[in-house]
Amino acid sequence: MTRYEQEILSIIRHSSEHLTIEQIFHRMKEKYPGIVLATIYNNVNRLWEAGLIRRVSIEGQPDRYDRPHRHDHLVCRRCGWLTDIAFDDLSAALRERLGEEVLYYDLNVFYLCPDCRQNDFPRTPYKEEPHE
Amino acid sequence: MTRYEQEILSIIRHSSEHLTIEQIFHRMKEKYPGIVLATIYNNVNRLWEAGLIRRVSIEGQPDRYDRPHRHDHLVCRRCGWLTDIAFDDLSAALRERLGEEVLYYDLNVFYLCPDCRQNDFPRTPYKEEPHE
DNA sequence: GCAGAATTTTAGAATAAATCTAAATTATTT
DNA sequence: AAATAATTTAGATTTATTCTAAAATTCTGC
Repeated sequence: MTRYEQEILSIIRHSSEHLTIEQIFHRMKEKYPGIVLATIYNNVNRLWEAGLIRRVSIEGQPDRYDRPHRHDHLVCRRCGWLTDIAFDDLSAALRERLGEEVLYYDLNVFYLCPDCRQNDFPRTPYKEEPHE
Repeated sequence: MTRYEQEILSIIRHSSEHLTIEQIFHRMKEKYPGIVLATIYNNVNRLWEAGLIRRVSIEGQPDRYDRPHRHDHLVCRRCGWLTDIAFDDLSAALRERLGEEVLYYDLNVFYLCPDCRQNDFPRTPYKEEPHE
């Protein structure tokens, strides 16, 4: 493992958020001011290929990276607001049903967050930051 | 509902595949040769907002659109190859656990498809068509 | 420690998906 | 029919990501 890989892995592991490449980039620049965005992509992709991090792809949002420990996501269908949840672990049942080649799974539960239930459709585009 | 909306909804409903915007575009052009890509985006987004179709976001792939009936996806972690599967319906359990505001959920199960189990990493980029 | 091989980084161009803008067109309402 | 609203179009723009080729770094065997 290279130094950058270790550093990025540690950033992702110690963050409770779900970081985008941009966010990882900003954090890395604090320590390595000359670092370049493509390097973050390279490293993150290698970590992902190695199975050390999880990629979270939510509709209409840039990919986010997450620790690979078993947990699920609650996502607002309108603004994309993302929260961790812990539903039952389905791994065993899925392996039994589909075979041992199952690696892992993503369970994304969609709802309307309290804010979006009020300020009704037509929705604001995803780009506007989901309200905190 | 406009004519285009109806047409596109019907295309998505009657396709067993998971269509990308491009694929929908091609099919629409057969019937409406002058139609423009942005119109497909407009219509599909409206259908999605209305909850009539499902958007399937898989890591590293363009979004695909799917009928909203309950079913899950088996995805090759390496090449992105996508198959429908039917695992247990978790809706009731999720509503019970998280509240009635749960709308629906996505369950994506990752594995390595037979081809990718052989031709090992480093992976071909997602761009190359996942093998049929 | 050094030559050669392999990997990683960099800078910047290129690509691809999706959105936006503003004008033109079409539909709907009154 | 006039006024209002919604949709389409064309094309530019944005954003995320990948690619390319050269430079820098790291690794390996001797």
